Amino acid sequence: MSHTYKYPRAALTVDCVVFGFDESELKVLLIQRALDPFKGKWALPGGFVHVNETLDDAARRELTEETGLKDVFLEQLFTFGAVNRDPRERVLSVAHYALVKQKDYQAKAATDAANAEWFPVSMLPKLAFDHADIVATALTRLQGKVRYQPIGFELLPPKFTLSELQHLYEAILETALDKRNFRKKVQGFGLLVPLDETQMIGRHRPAQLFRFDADKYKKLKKRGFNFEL
Amino acid sequence: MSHTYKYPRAALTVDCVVFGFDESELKVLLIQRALDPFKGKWALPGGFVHVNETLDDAARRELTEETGLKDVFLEQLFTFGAVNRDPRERVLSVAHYALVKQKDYQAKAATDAANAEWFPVSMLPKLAFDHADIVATALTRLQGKVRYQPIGFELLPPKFTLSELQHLYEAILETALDKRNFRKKVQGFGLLVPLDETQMIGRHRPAQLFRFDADKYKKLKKRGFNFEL
DNA sequence: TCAAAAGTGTTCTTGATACACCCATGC
DNA sequence: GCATGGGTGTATCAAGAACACTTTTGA
Repeated sequence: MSHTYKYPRAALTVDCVVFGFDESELKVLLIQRALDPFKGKWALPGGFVHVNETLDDAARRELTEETGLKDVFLEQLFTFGAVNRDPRERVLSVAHYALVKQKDYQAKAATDAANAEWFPVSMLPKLAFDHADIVATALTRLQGKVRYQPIGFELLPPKFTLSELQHLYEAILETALDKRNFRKKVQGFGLLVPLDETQMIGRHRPAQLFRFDADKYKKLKKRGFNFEL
Repeated sequence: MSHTYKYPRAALTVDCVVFGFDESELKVLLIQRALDPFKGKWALPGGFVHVNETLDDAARRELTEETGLKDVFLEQLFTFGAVNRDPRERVLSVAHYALVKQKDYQAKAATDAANAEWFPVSMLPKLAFDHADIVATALTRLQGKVRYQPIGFELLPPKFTLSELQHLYEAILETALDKRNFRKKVQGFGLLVPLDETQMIGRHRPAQLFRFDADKYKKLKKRGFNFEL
């Protein structure tokens, strides 16, 4: 079965910049293309949008198919529409970015995503299409958004230490932060709940674990509260 | 001539939320639809993207065709892809927003845009499709962006008074601002150049005219300067 | 002389920055 | 006992908020 239109139409894809954080490095999940064009090259997970699914649905479906990821934080980023961005024909890409907890991902990785791999943002390989532009745009967006929205927690496990949180912000913003000032500020929001557990790794004092109180944040946000790092 | 594809394809449009400012009110430019669906209803200027033009080009072309506007500040906003947003078939809209100096527009309005009209953002008529959502998204973006980028000047004539600038910010942000603090702050950036002219309207003291020094801003921005209101 | 908007400084409060030492643990 | 990261408080400085009166013009 085929489909005929009066005027030529662009093809429509979604692509996802998946960010992860591990051991004080911000990473991006890439897949190795199995088909031409750019066969063998690294690229963002993504693919064609079905005519009866939303952009968000398409992005999530492609993520699951290509990387095994489900139920992640996902947001639309920008639509890339340069005329020759795909050598075959006119193809638009509605780019998204996702934030995932790397540990959640480990389990799925083994089964679903044989050819997916994490790369540090500072050491990306050459990417297919205009995907390098897309990653750059996503990084800029992440750097901007992490300062006034508590989305960083999407990159951390549910229980985390203040040092982990600080290292995350330092990795994203590419700056060093003062330990005491950082702790004062993030604890000042009253959104970090200390748990009855500590994390004991390495031969030094164990660290207090916290969780982010998402419910409390939602309530505060409704009353005009502004998270600002 | 017709075009055939293996899988069905969504149609692709651009729509523009054109903001203007006049007499202390923020306005949006709407056109009255000449054709079904939603014939006679007010809607955003916009239309189908040609297969060989960029999204930006398409948005500018449609703006010129439907409203006579040219050379305006224009930025991509968000891509709206709900499956049933157009009753005819699947149609995506890559929404943009534009900022125009209303006086620039007056001249063209007479000739080109018989059925275009400005509406205060607070008193919009019912809009076609999901255009009300698009306007709401654009307004939120404008409110966010105006605080850390000097885009407000795009809505003012080249020569303006500090009161006009303040009223603009008050209209966009929907808050009252303190006159002395506002002046102190905007003049503190050193980006407003006082002119040898004053504006004399009404029976009261004439106001100093300023222009925005865009060149200086560009240079400062490169050195990491941050405009922040 | 009155109405109407333009213009102008200081005080107070708040948040940002800078900075150094003791603590708990494993080896 | 020593190396390692965890944890804590204060003093200074800069920016934001609050606030009222004089000036210039046209009618």
